[in-house]
Amino acid sequence: MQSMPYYQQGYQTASPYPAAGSPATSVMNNAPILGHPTGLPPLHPGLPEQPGSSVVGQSQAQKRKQVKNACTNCQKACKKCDDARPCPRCVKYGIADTCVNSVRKERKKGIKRGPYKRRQKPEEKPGARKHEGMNETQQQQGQYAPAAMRAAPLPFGYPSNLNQYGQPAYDPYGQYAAVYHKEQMMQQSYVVNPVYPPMGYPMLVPGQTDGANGQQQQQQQQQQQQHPYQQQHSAMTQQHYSGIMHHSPQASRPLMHGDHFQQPQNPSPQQPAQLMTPVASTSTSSTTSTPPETAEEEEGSKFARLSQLCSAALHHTSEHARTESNNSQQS
DNA sequence: AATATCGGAACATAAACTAG
DNA sequence: TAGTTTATGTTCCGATATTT
Repeated sequence: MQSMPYYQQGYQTASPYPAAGSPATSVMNNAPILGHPTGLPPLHPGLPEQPGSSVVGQSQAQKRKQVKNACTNCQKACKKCDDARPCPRCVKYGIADTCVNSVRKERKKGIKRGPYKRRQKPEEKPGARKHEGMNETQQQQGQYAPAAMRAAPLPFGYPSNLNQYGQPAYDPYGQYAAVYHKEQMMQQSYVVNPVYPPMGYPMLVPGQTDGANGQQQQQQQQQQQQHPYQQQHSAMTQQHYSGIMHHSPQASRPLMHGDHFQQPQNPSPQQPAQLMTPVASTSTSSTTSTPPETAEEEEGSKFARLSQLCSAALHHTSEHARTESNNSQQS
């Protein structure tokens, strides 16, 4: 099913660049601009301040406004586009004839999320949660949010493609596309472990369930498969991106960000597709995806898993180096 | 100097979830 | 069912590379 650009309904042709001071429409628009989490300054310093925004904060830069649908040329170039067609950039470069709206992917449906956390009610005033000098993230990370809930729901031990409930989040690059149909949600038993090898990909064992047997297999496969880690990592990375190009059900979809990778499809014989086959996790910890009961337990189990992972990585790295030196001596 | 490339933060919003 | 929360997908900033 070819999805239609889902922004077209209600698509507004008004300029996406509001005049300085005009309120933007998003619910977030009155929220203060968050500094970059790493301390970088907020963006768009060149944009004028909102003249009437003194209440909200004079030092806040205006939010960056995006067009709802960039043209294919601007999208490919990662450059600013306009609602007009042809857009100014295409006109400037004389490619106005190819200035057409890109087609958007339809959002995944059926992703289960688990219960939402609700903020405490007592000091909550209607409408006071937002637009009151504290942006959403600050609120979530601040007084309202227990640390275990917000600050780092999935620290390093968790991959970006699992949500905090141990479910595989939708993989935007279609990594699972060959395995899971769009409407199929991965069942919990498929998720082996929230601890991952350094390549950061989830370890999936279709059909495998918990148990000592599974753990033994995990350990064996760990020994067999982790050894050529470096090659495997690069191979998986390459396949990860090549999957973008070749696993997509949309053969002629517009260029996406990942399309910058114009790598030839040249899988090495030493790096067959099996590498992408879900394998047992390197972790020896529990295979359950049930969230820990308490924050302390969660912390403790994370540390335990992390230390296991670190020692395993060190062990295999040193082993790998030994093997390499042996090989070089022999040759 | 102009243009192209591209990583990743910021943004927008659909969909899941919750409270009333 | 309206409002909230979250995850997903897109836009485009800004740094860097390449070309003219």
